[in-house]
Amino acid sequence: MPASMPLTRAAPPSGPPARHCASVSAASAGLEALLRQFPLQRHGLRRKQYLFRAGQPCRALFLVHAGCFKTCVLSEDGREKITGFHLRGDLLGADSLDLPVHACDAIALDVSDAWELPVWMLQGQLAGVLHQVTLTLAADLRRDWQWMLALGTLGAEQRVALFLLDLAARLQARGFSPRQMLLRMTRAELGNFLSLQLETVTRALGRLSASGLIRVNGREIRINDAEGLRRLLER
Amino acid sequence: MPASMPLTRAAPPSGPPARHCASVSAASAGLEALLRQFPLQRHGLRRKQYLFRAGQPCRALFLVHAGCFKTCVLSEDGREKITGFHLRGDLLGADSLDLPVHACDAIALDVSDAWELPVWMLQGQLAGVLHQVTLTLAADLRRDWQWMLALGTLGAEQRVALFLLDLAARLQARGFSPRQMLLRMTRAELGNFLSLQLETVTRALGRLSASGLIRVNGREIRINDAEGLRRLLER
DNA sequence: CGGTGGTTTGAATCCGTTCAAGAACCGTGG
DNA sequence: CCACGGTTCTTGAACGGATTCAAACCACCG
Repeated sequence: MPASMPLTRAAPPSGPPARHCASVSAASAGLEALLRQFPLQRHGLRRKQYLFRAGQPCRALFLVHAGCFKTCVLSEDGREKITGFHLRGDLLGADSLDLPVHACDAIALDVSDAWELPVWMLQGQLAGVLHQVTLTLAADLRRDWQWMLALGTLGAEQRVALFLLDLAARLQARGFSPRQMLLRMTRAELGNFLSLQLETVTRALGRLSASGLIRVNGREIRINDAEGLRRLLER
Repeated sequence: MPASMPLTRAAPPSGPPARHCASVSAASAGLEALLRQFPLQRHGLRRKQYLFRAGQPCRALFLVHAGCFKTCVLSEDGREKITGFHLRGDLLGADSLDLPVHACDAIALDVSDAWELPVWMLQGQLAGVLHQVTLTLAADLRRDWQWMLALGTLGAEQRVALFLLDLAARLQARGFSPRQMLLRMTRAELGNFLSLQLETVTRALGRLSASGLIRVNGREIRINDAEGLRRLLER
């Protein structure tokens, strides 16, 4: 196996920062720029550590500064659903802005760093930040809709292909390579997010690999033919 | 078929307005109260009419005042997904607050009435309203997560049961009967929302009906045993 | 009336799940 | 360094629930 790759690690991007597409990034980028001048508390986390838990009082939002997080909701009877994977620039915790407690868990999938943004700060002079938060909420909502659409209309192989394309685009927007990536999540977590069993994820990756569109080596994935992946999603 | 029932129709609720649960309603109720004093333009719509379309410039948000709407997103290759059904008090259009154009279609499923809330109003003295909008966005996001969880972990019968329970609760929160309801959407629309085929919806309703938990007569549904429906969802 | 859109029902098929087993990988401690 | 236990990943085979395709039915409306 090759030496460690940066990707979602703390190492700064080599290329220029986000430039195009994702409105999520656009809003979040604005957020990060706005906050850079304020002295915020930083939270360094290791794998599997919780940034916050559902039910805990939510006194702050968190901006992912490095690493990778998953957020997941839990039903009373123990069913769990991962609602998203989050990279640098993503905002966590805004979903429970109208609640006294967090509505989901946020768990580091890797060595990660998050900036704490106390809610009382949003009330005061940082109303601009609150507005930014509103915009990221809207963008998050639309992103969820896109995944709902995908999960409701695409087969297993297509879902996995879409996930890889989406992740590649997000990595590229952060200055990383859009072709070579190292997944931070297990097959089970990926399956949970895509509403598939982990075995199905494995098989889908296997088939994509067999058709030459990607190369798979455990969690290390190389996209050989992004256009081919996109073509899989049509119709 | 019996005479027309009120339910989501324009007729005012007989009982008291929303009182308990749904945080969505809580936030929206606040919104409606806030706006009642302002002279807003009203839009009366008939079945299948568009309140707004994806791609249209979004100059305003809309508060559902009467009737029932569906919102749906569309992929380039024609796949469609209904993201929600909306009753009185629900806010439409906030999802594209950070965009110049709407991101979804909003279509009346029934004779409906919506209040137009121009975005420029939100900038000025109505900052309080904007804050309310933020809160409803957060609540919407969580609601989406709940449905993602449901669609990813529940079978067809369970999804339909959950939908009926959810709709019943929302109707009750608006002063209507939580036992007797008239669906405003087709089996196909329901199936689309629940990520099922329309035939599957029909069969699921049939099975729930056969087990005595509900009574089905076309779009007219009576919940005989809400607790039994809830029991279906456990585990 | 015929036509249209919506619903129901049946039968065959298919895709993803489930269950089971084994392989590969990882961090840890002897 | 290697042995170890636990986690993660892969692969196979059988199963099952939802889909697909087809047909008939119904209510409503022009």
